[in-house]
Amino acid sequence: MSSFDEMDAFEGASLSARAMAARSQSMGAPYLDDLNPAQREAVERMDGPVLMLAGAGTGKTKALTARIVHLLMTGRARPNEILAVTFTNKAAREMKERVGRLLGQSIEGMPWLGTFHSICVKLLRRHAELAGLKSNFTILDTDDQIRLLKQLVQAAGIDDKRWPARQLAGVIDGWKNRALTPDKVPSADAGAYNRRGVELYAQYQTRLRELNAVDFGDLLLHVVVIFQTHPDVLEQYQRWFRYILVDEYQDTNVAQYLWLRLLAGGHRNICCVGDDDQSIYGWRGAEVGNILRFEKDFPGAHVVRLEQNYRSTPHILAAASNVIRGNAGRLGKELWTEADEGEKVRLIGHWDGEEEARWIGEEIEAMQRGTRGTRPFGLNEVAILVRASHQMRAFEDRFLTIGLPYRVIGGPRFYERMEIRDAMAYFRLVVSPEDDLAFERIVNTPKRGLGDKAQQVIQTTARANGVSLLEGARIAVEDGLIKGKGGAALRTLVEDLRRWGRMTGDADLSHMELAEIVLDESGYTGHWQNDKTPEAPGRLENLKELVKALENFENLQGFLEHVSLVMDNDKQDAEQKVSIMTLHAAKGLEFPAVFLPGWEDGLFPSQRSMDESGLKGLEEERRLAYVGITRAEELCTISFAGNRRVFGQWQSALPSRFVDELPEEHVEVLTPPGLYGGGYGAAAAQGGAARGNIESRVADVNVYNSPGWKRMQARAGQRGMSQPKESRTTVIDLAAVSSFTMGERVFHQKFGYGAIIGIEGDKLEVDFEKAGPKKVVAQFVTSNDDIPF
DNA sequence: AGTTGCCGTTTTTTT
DNA sequence: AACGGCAACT
Repeated sequence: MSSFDEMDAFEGASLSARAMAARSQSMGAPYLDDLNPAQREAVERMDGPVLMLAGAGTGKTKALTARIVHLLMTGRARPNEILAVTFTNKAAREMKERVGRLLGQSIEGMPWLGTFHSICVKLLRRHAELAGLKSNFTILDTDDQIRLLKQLVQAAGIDDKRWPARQLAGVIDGWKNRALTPDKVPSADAGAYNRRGVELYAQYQTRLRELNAVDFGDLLLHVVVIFQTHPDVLEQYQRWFRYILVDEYQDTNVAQYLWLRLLAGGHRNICCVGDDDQSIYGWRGAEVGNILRFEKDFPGAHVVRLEQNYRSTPHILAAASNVIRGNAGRLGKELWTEADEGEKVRLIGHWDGEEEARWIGEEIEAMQRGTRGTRPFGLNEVAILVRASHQMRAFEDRFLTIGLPYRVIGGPRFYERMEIRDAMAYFRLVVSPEDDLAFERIVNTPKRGLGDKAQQVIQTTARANGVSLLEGARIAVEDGLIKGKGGAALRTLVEDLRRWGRMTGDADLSHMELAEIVLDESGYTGHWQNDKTPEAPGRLENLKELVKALENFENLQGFLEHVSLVMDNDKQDAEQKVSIMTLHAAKGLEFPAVFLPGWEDGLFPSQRSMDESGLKGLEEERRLAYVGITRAEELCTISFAGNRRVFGQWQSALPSRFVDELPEEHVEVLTPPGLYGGGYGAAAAQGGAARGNIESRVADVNVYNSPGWKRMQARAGQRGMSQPKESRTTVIDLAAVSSFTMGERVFHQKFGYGAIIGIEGDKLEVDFEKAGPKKVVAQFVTSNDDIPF
């Protein structure tokens, strides 16, 4: 069967090119009318290479979607002849929606609008045999990947403490990102230390083929290799994809770059959209060089700059561009706006991370009421963007205490939860009995009395017969190799799996019902029902949600495919909440009011980034600062803390060097709320301002010049670390003063209500009504009748 | 075979 | 501080 039969099938489903062209002429082109000249140029310059340099908030998605519509309307391409690639599913979804909206009808046939990975899955399923795979290959997640590598490391007799599988996975991913197969890894990389790594990489690839599986990196790597080694296949696609569009081009890695260059090699109708100033994924293989080099790669490329910003106020833009100015080798853009001046960027220093969280919490409450000299803000309009996810905790703790609703974006994803992966392993095994990794995961979950020894017997039997683990288990059971309770349980499991497998063909049974049967009869649901830990109910809830999610799919296979590629977790909820997320997660988003806490050297810019990548690392951190500031539409508040707990240890830090790069005339330095001696700040601020250095101004109005601070620094120097808590507590931290009494009824966010049955320093023993007796830190507990602050 | 407790690591993250 | 992994114990 020709690979194109299926593609051609899309034609019928979509609007014909001629019909569209006719429509375009008869109706004019409203989608062009509200574009600015630069956007319009990016849309109308359809042939040949185009680089759209789109600064933050300049309407890049608008231009991109208009371009797709324009290609369709002018009859240049049919919907299935446009290849449009994004990095995230969210971006792909948004683009589909917007194209549909512009066309005034939903487009069924844009099969090639998607993420790099989802498009590569489609391509690879068609040409799997060229990569030594069957087209029903499974896609391993990181967890499977690491378990597999661990087995290989152990089999090679290497101490897996010196060569952690996680680290090896990182190295291999790095190679895959650079499109390097094991034989292509340069000897410089494969030096003394990594020689073993390359061998393991080769073994890993072999093992994946045996398992008929790929990891994420392989999706691209295999397709690139197929294109490189099968010119005929490449040519088909070069001809088929008449126009190529790429979003977030600055984030492409070498493999993606090669993939694009190969596909665009014929007609060169490629339009890449990106912003070199927003390249923040270098640490995972993205090459800013790709965008910097575009004009060399595609001679005659047309470069369009989108510089009019529709998002932020002039103060915010000025602050952002002054910061990013510190980077060398930029393509150069200057954002401008017609918006009114608005508020200056606000800057404030705090004693420690908890105080920072407390202040921001109060600030948000005030902003909600509109008592900050600004309009009232809804909680949905406010975001807190942090450098590293551990910073989120201080905010969560504080917001729980004061009852400020928040949502954490990113974080542990639904499909990464243990119970979900276990359930999915069952489904995988039902659908494909040869899935050894899935088998390993669930043989003894729930406990079936199958320990190391029994599992080893299964392994050996399977290997001896050259069959899958499940089949090996069947043979081992038949031959009576596994005795006792375990043997009986294994027999049941093997038979059940086979039975469920047959049920997939049952027309009277929906796949949702089947899923429920599998989870119930395998004993997995019961396993959590019997579990007394406080998380168990949540896990059962998640399992229910998982089954519900099946609703949207035809069958289990379709669902599994979806899950392996779409790990999204942004459930919509209607309630007004403050968003908390990392700067990385914030890319592409915007909020009227943004808080940027934790601007301390070492945290932001991150020490690790600077140690590992030097100046390059620092510049990426600076771009992160740029991304952060440009998320704000109206109000941007930057803050830093003098002390912070890191890995349970107090550490003091200096304000970030990026604070120095903020332009003074666009920044308002806030006086902290009268904690360190009232009028002191205001008077000192003037002295500091004369020195013209933001940091010293902050230092003056702040704790940094206070006698208390200096004492603390001296003491910190003596002891090697500071102990801010003890000296601070009496001044402000009323919440931390333990005032609990035995028998008192208290509330804990996670465990609910309970009575105090023991007090030891700042730890309480509480007999919770639902969760039973637990030891908890006093700070996490609120007295029933006393609302702090 | 399963449980407990100690030790070491962790904190850019998306597909 | 908190979690996961591993070893020693029951």
